[in-house]
Amino acid sequence: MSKGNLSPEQRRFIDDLAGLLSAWSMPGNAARLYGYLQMMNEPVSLDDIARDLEISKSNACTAAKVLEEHGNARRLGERGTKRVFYVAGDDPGAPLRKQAQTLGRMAELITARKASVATGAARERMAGLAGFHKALQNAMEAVILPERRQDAA
Amino acid sequence: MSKGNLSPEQRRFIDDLAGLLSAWSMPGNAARLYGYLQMMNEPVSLDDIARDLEISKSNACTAAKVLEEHGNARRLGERGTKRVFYVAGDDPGAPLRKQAQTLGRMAELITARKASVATGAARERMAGLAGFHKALQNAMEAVILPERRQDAA
DNA sequence: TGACATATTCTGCATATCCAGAATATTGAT
DNA sequence: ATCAATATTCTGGATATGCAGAATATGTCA
Repeated sequence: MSKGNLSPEQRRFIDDLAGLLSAWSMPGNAARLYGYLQMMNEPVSLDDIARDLEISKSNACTAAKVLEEHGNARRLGERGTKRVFYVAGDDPGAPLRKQAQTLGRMAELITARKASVATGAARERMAGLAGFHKALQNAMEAVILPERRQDAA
Repeated sequence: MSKGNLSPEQRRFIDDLAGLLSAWSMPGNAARLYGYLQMMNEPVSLDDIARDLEISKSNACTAAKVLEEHGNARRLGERGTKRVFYVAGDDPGAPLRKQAQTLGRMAELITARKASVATGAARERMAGLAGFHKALQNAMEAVILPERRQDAA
């Protein structure tokens, strides 16, 4: 049953997880593929994806590329065959690195220019805002960067 | 110059910050209003916004509502006048509460159902994933919830 | 080289989003 | 009650996104 059609529970799980992932505005097909990969024990081909998720193969390809791009999935190049396989990414923090980096850039931007665009209380508010962004970046990176799995609290 | 037209530096800052905010897929007008509010020392009216940001008043209204909805801006109701004023929100973490909450829900969803949708290594990967989400939620909330400004690191 | 399997790109379409300006509603003053 | 000022909602259009299926490209084996 690892590769055949999915069970109702599996389908429900995939859809529910995709619903939550939409909060990150991840496309529907990519979100469902994300949940699918998480529950698979072996690498899956585009045909597996298309069949189990009931989407066209071209969209399976596109969704897989999206996840690969974001670091949510890894592609296994094959020798001796053209078939590509995908597995869940081993570093769940990878997709968030860019966001953390953006936080840092916002902090820098605000810090660097606050004196030339604001005065008085606004300038102080902006200093606080930059500090907040920096603190959030640091907090996220403490969880994201290590690359080792974390234990739940 | 607190209310008149903006200086070139201010315009540039607003646009640069809005560019970064697009990473959170915030609409352009709302993102620019966000930067505008941060640099203002006094509450601004919709007319101020429309004039300084060079957008229609209806969109100024919409953008303000978006920010208010997300907790990025606060509206000041007036007595004796119909005019509404907006100021930058005093809690920069407010917009991220929902995301942190979603992280928690993902952790719960995965924990609750992993046993019914996956076996073996996949089940363990999902346990690790849930732990990661929970850890990230905790890290974010440590910065977000306190409501006091943070100092930069 | 030829035939086949597979991945990828292309095209069209349906949908959602965002914006501007017009139209409408709501509030305060006279 | 009426008017003036303001906020809000309503239309339309332009743009972007995501999807399916067809068409194309690429690699593998005989």
